[in-house]
Amino acid sequence: MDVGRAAGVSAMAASAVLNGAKTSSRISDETRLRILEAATQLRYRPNATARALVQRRMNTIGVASSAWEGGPNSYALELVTGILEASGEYDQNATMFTLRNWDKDVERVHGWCDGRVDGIILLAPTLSREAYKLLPPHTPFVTVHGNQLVPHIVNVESDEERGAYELVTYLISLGHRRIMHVTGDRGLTGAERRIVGYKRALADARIPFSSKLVLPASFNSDKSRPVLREWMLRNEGEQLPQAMFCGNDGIATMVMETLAEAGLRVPDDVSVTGFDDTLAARTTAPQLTTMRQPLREMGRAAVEQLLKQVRRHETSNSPATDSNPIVFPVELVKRASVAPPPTAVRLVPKL
Amino acid sequence: MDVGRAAGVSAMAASAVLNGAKTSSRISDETRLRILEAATQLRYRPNATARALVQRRMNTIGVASSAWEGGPNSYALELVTGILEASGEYDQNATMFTLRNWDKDVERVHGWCDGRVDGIILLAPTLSREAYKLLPPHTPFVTVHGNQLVPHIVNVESDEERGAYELVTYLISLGHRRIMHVTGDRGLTGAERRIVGYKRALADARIPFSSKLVLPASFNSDKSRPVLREWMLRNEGEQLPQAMFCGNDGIATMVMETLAEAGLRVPDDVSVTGFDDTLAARTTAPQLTTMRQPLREMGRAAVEQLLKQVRRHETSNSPATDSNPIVFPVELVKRASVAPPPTAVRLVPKL
DNA sequence: CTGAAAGCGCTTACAG
DNA sequence: CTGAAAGCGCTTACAG
Repeated sequence: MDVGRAAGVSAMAASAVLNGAKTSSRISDETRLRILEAATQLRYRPNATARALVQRRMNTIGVASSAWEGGPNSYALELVTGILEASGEYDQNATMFTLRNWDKDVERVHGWCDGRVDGIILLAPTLSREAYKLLPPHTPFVTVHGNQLVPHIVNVESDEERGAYELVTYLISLGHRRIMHVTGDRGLTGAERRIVGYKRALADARIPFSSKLVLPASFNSDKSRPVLREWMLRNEGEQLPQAMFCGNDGIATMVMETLAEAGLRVPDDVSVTGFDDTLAARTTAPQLTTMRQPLREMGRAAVEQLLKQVRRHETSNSPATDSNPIVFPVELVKRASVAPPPTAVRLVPKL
Repeated sequence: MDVGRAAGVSAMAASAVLNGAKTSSRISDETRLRILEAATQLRYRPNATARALVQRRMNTIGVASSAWEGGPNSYALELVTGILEASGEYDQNATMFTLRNWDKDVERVHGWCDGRVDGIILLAPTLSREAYKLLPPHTPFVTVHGNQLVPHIVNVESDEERGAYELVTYLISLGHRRIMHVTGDRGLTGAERRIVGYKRALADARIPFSSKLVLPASFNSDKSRPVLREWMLRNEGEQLPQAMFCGNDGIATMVMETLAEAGLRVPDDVSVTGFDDTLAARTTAPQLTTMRQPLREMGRAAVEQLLKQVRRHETSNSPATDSNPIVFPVELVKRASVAPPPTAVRLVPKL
């Protein structure tokens, strides 16, 4: 505060006026004006680290994600966009932390709990139950699409099982019977919930479930690229599914690529659906019918939940009580990639 | 360091061992072992803000961008991916700052120069010359695709003019003559350079330039969505260009959407090219022929340049001497959205 | 209503 | 080779 002092005349009462808090009762109008003027003239900025040291608050939230590895990821992009929007509105900064593998790199997470951020949002973490327990208790965490229900950690998620159910039910309503599910990474909560929804929709329509129509792939679209091609090579001459329900938009994009290469038309020969409604869903031709997850809004909610926890930690030392997940609704978005099934059965062509 | 002290026996010599620097000569092996053990057992983390206060180094870089407003943006996404990769490798954190409008919000930039970051990367800024001058001198800046040559600020860019030239020359080599350029935001350096390259390619091929074939659009693809449609409405029945050279991949995506709606086929009726080679270039069908800017690498370079400046500020107080731009080469990526022009002239259809 | 002091948690010279 | 002190730039009680 020496700047303020040197410039004006008074001491570090400058702090009071710059913070604006209980100012009116504190400083005479004359001196405060002098301080304000000096501050703007010297272009003074209170040092954030000094302030953080005493206030124990950095006004910064951490965002941890493994999605940046292996190339851009539009799922994470939407989420981060929402997080940045909201953190800006709450006058918070956001610092991005990246890791490759949640369980292997969990030590890095601990390292971030050193006062540089007030709390951390974990984006689609896949930590073990043990790892969650070992997280430093003094730092608030919020998960988005977390893989575990953890006490004291709020999870922001969406109703994925219902989304899958509705999407598949929609396909069935158009007359589809042979519906393939190209899955996300098996074992991830999100992927499993889609499978459950898929099965439930089939069951409700009295369509027998066939594990042959479940094709394992990955939410990482690069990994998913060859999956359908390999399946077609193995199943040449067999019946082609009438529709492909894909685990996310990226998988659907890869599926459409492969179908195009095989000379099959979407949706005339086969319908394709995505999940998430990211940028990718609009840039394919035809555009994707997909199940919208409100990712931007979910990112915003994560920020709000985290800030709530941060405040709680500040005032009382009581840990979070409510660790109920916040569940967002999903919404069917109909676009051109879906049509009623062709009248004649299509066969898997030679590649 | 009270933790270290309470646990071990010695005082804040713990600092020495935890920092690892001149350790060997400093502490006896016995005490250091005790300290190390205590530290790991207590899961001690040196407080980052306290450390930053004395070291005047936060080990964090700021990344300022206006790209998050108005929805996800794959250009920024690629850049940020590179920045996060590199900052991780250099053990730096990255905090994201967002703003709407560079010149209006420049005060926000000043606010970030408060010790919370050691330096700031400005992503595609459009600051006025005045605004650049007023940036706090104690904080190092690096720009990516900066709009001005500013003393003491290194700019990371790519050879966009040459990229445009090569892309258009490639189209010409396939027989195209009527090549439309759907531009980025007029006034932005990147957009202007593409126009210059476009004109030079035409001139070298002795193809007369026609301002009627320059269609102003925006790097923001949402803004560009209606542009071609409106042009087609105005020019119904006129000759359709044989090829569309678009200012970036997002514009090309919008162009392809509009062409598809109009019942025109790419590349049979009209060829389309993008610029950047972002995610979008691969998710269109057909995939885009485009001019690759190595955005990931450019992001990495920006981090390295910034860190160099930070070190310089630390040691000497001499400001940066080299403010020469770092220019990355571009690379033509041929994909399916380009073909030789159709033999018969196509007309703009009724929408 | 205002000033002088203590302290946030570290690191860095500086004595022993 | 090790310990005690000073100080980074703020804010927060606490005296006047």
